[in-house]
Amino acid sequence: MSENITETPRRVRSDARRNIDALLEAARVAFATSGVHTPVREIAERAGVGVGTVYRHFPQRSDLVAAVFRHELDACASAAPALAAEHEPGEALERWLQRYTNLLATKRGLAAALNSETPAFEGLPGCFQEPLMPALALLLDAAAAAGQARADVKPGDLLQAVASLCLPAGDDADYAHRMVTLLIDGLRYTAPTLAAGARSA
Amino acid sequence: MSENITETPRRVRSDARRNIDALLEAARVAFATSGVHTPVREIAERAGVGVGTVYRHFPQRSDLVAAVFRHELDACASAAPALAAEHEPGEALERWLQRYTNLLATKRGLAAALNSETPAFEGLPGCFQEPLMPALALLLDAAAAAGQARADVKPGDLLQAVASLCLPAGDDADYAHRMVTLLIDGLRYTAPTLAAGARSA
DNA sequence: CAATATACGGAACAAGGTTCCGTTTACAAG
DNA sequence: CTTGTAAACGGAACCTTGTTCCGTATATTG
Repeated sequence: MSENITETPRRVRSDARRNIDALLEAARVAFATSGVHTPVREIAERAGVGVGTVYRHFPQRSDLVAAVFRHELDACASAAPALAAEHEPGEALERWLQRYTNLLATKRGLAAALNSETPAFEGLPGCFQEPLMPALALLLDAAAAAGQARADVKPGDLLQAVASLCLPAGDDADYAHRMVTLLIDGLRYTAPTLAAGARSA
Repeated sequence: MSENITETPRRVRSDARRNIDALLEAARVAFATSGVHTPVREIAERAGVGVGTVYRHFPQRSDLVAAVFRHELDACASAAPALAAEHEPGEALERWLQRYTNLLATKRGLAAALNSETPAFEGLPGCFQEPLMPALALLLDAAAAAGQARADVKPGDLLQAVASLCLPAGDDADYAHRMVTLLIDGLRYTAPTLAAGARSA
């Protein structure tokens, strides 16, 4: 009666475990240096395995990308509550968005993966935004309730917008931060509409 | 004395002219319905020519894309002076940016072409921004001089940012306008916010 | 040690961009 | 109209990259 059917129906073979780790590491390095479009063959070679092994563990290219970045995304998401506790709602929101921006601008390829139209990356945006959505919603609602941010912006839209803005950042993380700062200012300070006329800042 | 050496060193052969026009039209339709990633073979077939002919007139895929959209971009650029004459600087800037947004969100594939990393689209961003840069610089400088916009934002950065924001718009032009509106608000009203120290990894 | 499920490697296939080159054609000079 | 020729044509062929398939190798378990 040593059968444990609850979880892990079958152990992972040791060589498989080793190869998965080698692949993740090789992919991480490759994405960081050559971008997410690094050919699968090349990643496989760097990891010392055949392409068949890659597809055994990561049925689609996007699964490999997702696996490489998942850890960092989770860390980013879990940082939200602390920020909310330590700062004013508006400032917490801004700090978190800048942190997210930094993640996108720093980890080369993350933004590209989130915006690529390649069918191989199908579903990645949703997969990546899922863990972040609750975090941002928390901050956004708090800021809106405190009158420190618009209430008419959806978390998903905002995540997508930041990801898009970070796309051209390439090696210039500063560009991303400047543009996201503009967006945040627009988020915090609703301008009078065109009809209301323009006043100087 | 019929020699006219001023321009057109050599006339274009009639069949070439016809094929170029057919290609541009086929590409326009294909981009609008299937996106900029429509295979070259398919565009060639729709135009009734061979792929060799496509590459004869448009050495790179991006040249075809550029040719298809150039006309609309020029029209957008040339609309700036009129807007500057008819409206307050800040409003003229906003109206022009929204028009640019509409162009990007409406012509399917334009935003994608401007943000794609495919080597085939190499240089397209620069090629497309070149005619728009002077137009936006005009509006931006005027608005900044009138105190109706920040003075620390570069025209090129802004063009790029708007193009990026329009990327996920897909069929939903409204998303693009909402996000660009946020950006514009941030452009017009500098927030007295925290220093740029909020970027933890 | 043997049996077997699991995993491995890489050849093979599909798709799309680009090149090459033998053939066809517009057009201008005679 | 004929004809010479530069220009253009078409599409087979090539290359790169994602993905699948399957015969072979091996970790694990009793």
